[in-house]
Amino acid sequence: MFTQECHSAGKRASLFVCVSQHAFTESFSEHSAYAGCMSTPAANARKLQKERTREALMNAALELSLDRGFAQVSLRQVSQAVGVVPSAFYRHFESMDDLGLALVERCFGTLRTMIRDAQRDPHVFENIIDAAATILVASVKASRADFAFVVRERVAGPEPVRAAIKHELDLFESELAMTLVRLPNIENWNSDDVHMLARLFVRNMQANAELAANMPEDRPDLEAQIHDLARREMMLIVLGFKDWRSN
Amino acid sequence: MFTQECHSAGKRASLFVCVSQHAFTESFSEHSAYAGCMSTPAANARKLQKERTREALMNAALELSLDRGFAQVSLRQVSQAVGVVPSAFYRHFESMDDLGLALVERCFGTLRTMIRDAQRDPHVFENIIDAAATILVASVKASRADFAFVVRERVAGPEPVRAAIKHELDLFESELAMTLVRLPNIENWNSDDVHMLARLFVRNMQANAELAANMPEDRPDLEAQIHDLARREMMLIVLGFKDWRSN
DNA sequence: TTCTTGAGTGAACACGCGTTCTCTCGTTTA
DNA sequence: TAAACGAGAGAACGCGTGTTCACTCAAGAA
Repeated sequence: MFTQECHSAGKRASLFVCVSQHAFTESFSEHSAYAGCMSTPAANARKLQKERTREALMNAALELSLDRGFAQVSLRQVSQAVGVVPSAFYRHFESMDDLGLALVERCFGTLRTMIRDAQRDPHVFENIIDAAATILVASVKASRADFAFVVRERVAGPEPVRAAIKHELDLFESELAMTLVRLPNIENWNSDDVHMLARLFVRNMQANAELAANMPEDRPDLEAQIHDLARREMMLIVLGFKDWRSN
Repeated sequence: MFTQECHSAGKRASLFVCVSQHAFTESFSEHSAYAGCMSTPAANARKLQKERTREALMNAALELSLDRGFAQVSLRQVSQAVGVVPSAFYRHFESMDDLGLALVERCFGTLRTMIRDAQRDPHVFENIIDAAATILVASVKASRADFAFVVRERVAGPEPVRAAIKHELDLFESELAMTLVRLPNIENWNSDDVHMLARLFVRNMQANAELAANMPEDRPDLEAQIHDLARREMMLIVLGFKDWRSN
């Protein structure tokens, strides 16, 4: 009994070193953006390591839900993918729902950053529709797992996750409405119509993001096709602006 | 051992009568449309009863997936809801995926029937947009579980189910394109543009169907709101037709 | 240097799952 | 009337699940 305990302890330790390295690599290679710029400086190595494992769990869950959908992914699968024992999961999240909510927050964080960066670029406003289509395709390409997660779990996720995504999308829609209301032909539409318009745009961006996120990788032709499709859709909708009479 | 066998056999028989009645009721009360008009007359009582149980299994799966999503519903849950033992499930479907495919087929069957009925009504063409919005809301109200199933499992379902729904929606889109191309301002658009337009419409119908299907029941105000929203969206898109120049 | 902390371990648990098998017994057929 | 059929019963199986618990053993604090 005693020898067995010694043996298992030794095995445990060496295994831990192994899985820690695994966690590192995964975290940095796949989502270096997050790992590098956390809000806390995380002075001591202990907290830093914990943060890394947490990120690794989130990345593993994101990747696993790509083919199965988040609700199909189990706590044990996520833990195993990271190289950690199931009970260790609870050091980071209360439940899988909790992890899901963290993922929603992170995804919309990157989304918002992208949009803010785009708005800062003055070049964008020269041809707003073309720019929007370009940004859409490029953004999805850069974080396809995030976009795929949002469009999928918006309808398929556990109820708390669905609610969180709905809330974020509503916010996004309201922000867009505030931008739209300053466009030439729209400035004196009533607020109901502006919201309807914002909805129309958000909805079609969602649909095109879904298309782009589920597109096979490294297919510049399909990419261009989706870009063009999105552009033409927005053009058609915009054409109706000047003749719009609320009723 | 012998007595136990006798006892359990007796219990079994009485239980079976009970669950059969349960299956009947559920089948007829919730989906009388299907139970009443099957293609086969099913002359003998044996086949009729089998068909009833099959319908009951499908209805139970449809209802259970309303709050959890189809992929979360287990073979045992469906069987229990119908009042049948899990192994009996296999008399009707090879697997849950198989049942899912049957559901897709049934849902699009009713959908197509509705559309065909609508096209037969000459009154519809007087104001096509208003009619479309009305039909959309009414159809969803009449078969909300079916519509909810389609919009949810299109992205959340098992891969075979997703593929089947995608195929049906593509068919629907092509059919709509053939109708659209005969509209006044569109007749000389190129086919790429017409398909783009059909996509835009299908997509927004999906989104509005999703809205209507997830709406709380017996809320005529919300119903009217969705109707109005769908109408205005289509109006706006239609407004752009006459100015459209492909590029 | 010694004490405390806490991320991760590993065993155990109760449970629900899909699948299989043999059996029952009313219905259909010959 | 007797034999065949087949929908459903019920028990058993091996497996993956979430959750709990006492534990180890480096890192950080005193």
